[in-house]
Amino acid sequence: MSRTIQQTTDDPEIPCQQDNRLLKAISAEIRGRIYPYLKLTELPLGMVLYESGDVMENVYFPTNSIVSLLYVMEDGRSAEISVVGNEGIVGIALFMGGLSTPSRAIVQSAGHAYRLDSKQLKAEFDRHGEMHHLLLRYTQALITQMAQTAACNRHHTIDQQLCRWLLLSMDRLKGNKLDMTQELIANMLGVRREGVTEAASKLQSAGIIQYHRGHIRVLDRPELEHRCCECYAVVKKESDRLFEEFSYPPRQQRPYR
Amino acid sequence: MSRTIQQTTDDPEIPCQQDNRLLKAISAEIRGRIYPYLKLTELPLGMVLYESGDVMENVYFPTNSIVSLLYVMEDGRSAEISVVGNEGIVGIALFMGGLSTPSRAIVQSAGHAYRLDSKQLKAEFDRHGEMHHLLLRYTQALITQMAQTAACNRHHTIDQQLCRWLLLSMDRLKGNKLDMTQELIANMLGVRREGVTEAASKLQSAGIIQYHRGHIRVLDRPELEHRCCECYAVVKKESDRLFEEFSYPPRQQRPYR
DNA sequence: GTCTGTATGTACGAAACCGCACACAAGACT
DNA sequence: AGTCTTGTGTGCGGTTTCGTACATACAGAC
Repeated sequence: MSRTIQQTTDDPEIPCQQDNRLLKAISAEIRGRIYPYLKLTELPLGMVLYESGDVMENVYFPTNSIVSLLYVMEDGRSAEISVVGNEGIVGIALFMGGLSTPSRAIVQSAGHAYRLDSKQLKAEFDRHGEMHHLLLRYTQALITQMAQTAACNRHHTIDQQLCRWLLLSMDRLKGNKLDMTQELIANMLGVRREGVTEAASKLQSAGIIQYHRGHIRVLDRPELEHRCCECYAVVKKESDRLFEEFSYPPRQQRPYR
Repeated sequence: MSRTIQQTTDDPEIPCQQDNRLLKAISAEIRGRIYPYLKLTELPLGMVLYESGDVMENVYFPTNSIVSLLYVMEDGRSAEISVVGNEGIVGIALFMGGLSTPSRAIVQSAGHAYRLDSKQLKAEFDRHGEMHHLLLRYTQALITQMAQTAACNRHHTIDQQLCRWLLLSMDRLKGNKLDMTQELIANMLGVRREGVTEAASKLQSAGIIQYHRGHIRVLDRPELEHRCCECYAVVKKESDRLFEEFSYPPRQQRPYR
């Protein structure tokens, strides 16, 4: 489950810390303090990192995995609040002071993440330095994603939401493949499995995606973006804005406005 | 619009700082620093405190007013992300580091709020003392509300959501009256006005509420809670948990678990 | 090859909600 | 008093999604 950490690795399948964009963004000084405590951890599909109400003992920096923050209602129906991949951290409630969240964190796409003891993260956060700023800034981006999800749930069709969901997932993985059944996607979107089947069929027959028993491949990403609602672009822009600010070394000129 | 501030007031219509629960929760030391900069401000119905993307020059601590954080989509359709009343602050993006949010803050129920210059709040936040902790903790509660709203949008009927919305609003006002047209409620919930008319008619004919051209009165609150989905209770519990922690003087025993 | 569980496809009536159109009534304005 | 604006009530056809039931097809186990 855990291995000794490595700054870099020759095996492209084994991620290094810098594959997480938050870990990559911090300065050398903080890296020196944090990196020794990072434990590379395998996250199998469906693994629950936190259950609703759990006290968090670790936080996770995904590298090539994706974690969904899922809200589960009393009657068992669920809705995805946000997605966390290599651009983020799972466990923000830790430093926000609540200790626990009323949502479940579940591995949506298997891979690896760097695990960090809550105390270590809290200690670094409480130094009120760069990490503090970075984490708050990330939380802000996460809030944007949640707000957009709420609005998207209200106003957009399953077809559009599936496109959004696929794009958000693809952004967090390398390559154009994703292992995910329609049943699980339906849980994330909070809709029936049949609804996803229908939406995915349309995309497949239009040649935009290709799927087969839990394996999805995106063939025509531009068209996927075209069929998507605005929600994807807003979330992505906010996420990019975060890392623009934290790029090292600081750029003199920003390539995009 | 602004008046000289008063620690207390004899006129029950003019709120004092302590009518905002965040301002009430902070210690005497911080009060000394903050209170002189607070400006009592009138918030008329429909006033926009921030437009999407605005840089925030002030933050607001509502007393007897309610502010909605509303997400407005490209096509003009909208959805309420969260509500802020005397339990909170409008403008969290300021200290979260994003400077702006992609949502609109609009006065949903007219009243007063204490306005504070962004620089002053940021300065106090950056002392990393009690205010810092309190604001982050509040943000966590707000995140919970947003997550719950997202899930509620997905799974619950207009009838249930109207109950939730009424309860959340009533909690933030004294009395059992609310001035609000069905049209505006529809904007908040992101549904048609007719849908609200129908849901409100049911409540009225059941004797739970009484309304008349923009004036709503809650007659049977227990029944309102009974018809509501779980979402209200979750949000309220999280909000209460925040102030339990910050009650002064600290209690030896907590009356509720 | 057969079996079995899992993933996906299809169908159909019901419910919720939408968009629209219009009626009506209470205040506000002149 | 008459007119206009605003807030609410109602009806109807259309769309989306739901709930449910069942069929099909693939993959791995034996």
